[in-house]
Amino acid sequence: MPRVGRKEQILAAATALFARKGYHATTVRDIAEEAGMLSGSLYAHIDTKQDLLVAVVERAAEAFTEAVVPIARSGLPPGEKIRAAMRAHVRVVAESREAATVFMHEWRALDEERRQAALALRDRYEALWDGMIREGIASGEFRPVDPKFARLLLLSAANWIYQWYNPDGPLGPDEVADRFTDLILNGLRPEPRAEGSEPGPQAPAQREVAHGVPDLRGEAGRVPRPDRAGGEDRGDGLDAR
Amino acid sequence: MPRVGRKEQILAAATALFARKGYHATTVRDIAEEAGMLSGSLYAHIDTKQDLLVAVVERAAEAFTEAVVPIARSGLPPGEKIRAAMRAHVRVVAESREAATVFMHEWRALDEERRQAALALRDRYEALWDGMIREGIASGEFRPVDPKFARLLLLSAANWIYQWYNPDGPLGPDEVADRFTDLILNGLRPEPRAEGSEPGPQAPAQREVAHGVPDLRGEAGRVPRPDRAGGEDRGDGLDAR
DNA sequence: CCTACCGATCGGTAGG
DNA sequence: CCTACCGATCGGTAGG
Repeated sequence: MPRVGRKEQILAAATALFARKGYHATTVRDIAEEAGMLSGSLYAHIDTKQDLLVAVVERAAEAFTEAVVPIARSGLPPGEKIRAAMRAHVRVVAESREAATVFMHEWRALDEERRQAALALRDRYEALWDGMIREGIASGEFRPVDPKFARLLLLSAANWIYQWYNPDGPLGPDEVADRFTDLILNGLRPEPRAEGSEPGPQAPAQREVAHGVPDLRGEAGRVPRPDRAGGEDRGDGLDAR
Repeated sequence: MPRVGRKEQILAAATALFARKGYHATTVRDIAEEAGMLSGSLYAHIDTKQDLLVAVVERAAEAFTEAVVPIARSGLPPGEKIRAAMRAHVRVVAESREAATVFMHEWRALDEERRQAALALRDRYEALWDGMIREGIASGEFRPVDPKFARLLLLSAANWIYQWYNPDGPLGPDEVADRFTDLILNGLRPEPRAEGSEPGPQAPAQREVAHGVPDLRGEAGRVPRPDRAGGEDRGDGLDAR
């Protein structure tokens, strides 16, 4: 009888490998080895390689929704909802970087039916954000912008984090989220503001972070790390957190 | 003697296939077929499959830099530089969706040496953006924000476009770029602005666009399209452009 | 969970 | 650019 947790272990191995090499470049032999068995033995626990991908993608999609639903339903004012939701989303990405990477990258490898299911989860999640933005417009706290574009800006920034975030850098997930939130709420242009526009945690201008384009080093970076993404950027230790 | 353009044709086939299925899921037989030959014949024109990926990634990286360099060097005021650079970047993504997709997704499949070369191109590109943002801060047109975060916000939005942009939607690349630029320059919060803060092309609140999370339909969408990405979203024709 | 193995397919080559 | 083919490796299975 398989130990309890064995399947979790296999899923963790698959998540790490799919994130590092991609679904198609990962072999069932890779996964089995990472989980400490031979490829034939893997099939005592799973039916197909595809099932592992499905599990990773579904969990990630649910993690985002579960983190943001209570915020969207809360009685917070819209600006604070956005800030809290941004923190929640960034936390999910930062704390499950591998799963987030698979979720963002490897849904192409899902078969048609599974892709549709993942799509439904995504739509539901986006509707949460649209709702929060519309609330802010309705209350006058936000300008009457196109809610879909505001949501795209927020989620583009929040999603792209998986490309550059370094858990060993100086900034934690909440600090990263707050900087983005401040920039999006208040804009790049200077204040002449009416109401209490908290200056936010922005500003300290020598604080450094990484790129806005893929980190082209990946797991082949100087110090090999089993959990991908290299740990260092230009060697100047300037990455977030 | 091979016809002129034959190699371009092969590269175009590879770009489309890498974007649609990913590098590892694309076989040399796929590429050969798309280019109208057999897999053995492909090797009269290329040395390895990897070379094709290298070519796609290098070209994409150069396209971004070549589009933005003249803007960064121009005498435009910082806000206008950002707007112009945003347009330029979004245009590259929108007009070379397949290459942009490969650039964003498949650099993981590059071997170590090639990844380092692509990295150097990326660093150079990001430095252009940092410079424009620093100029704006120095001139007082922008708040003293962290330039790396402002750049990350701008480029996250600009890069993520490859995930949702629909060339058949109601919005062209420049309109998409302008909406993001307006949001980032002026923020979500309402005006009480001092100087001439153009209201921008934002606002028409029922204009619709897609998601901030991967389009989980991809090429397996209802209407099969050889150039990936589905052409339609929820069937409501609400995608950009 | 292992041994032993399958049919299929992979990237690439030889020789024309 | 084709024919014919290679060694390696793929996802998965049978039988214990």
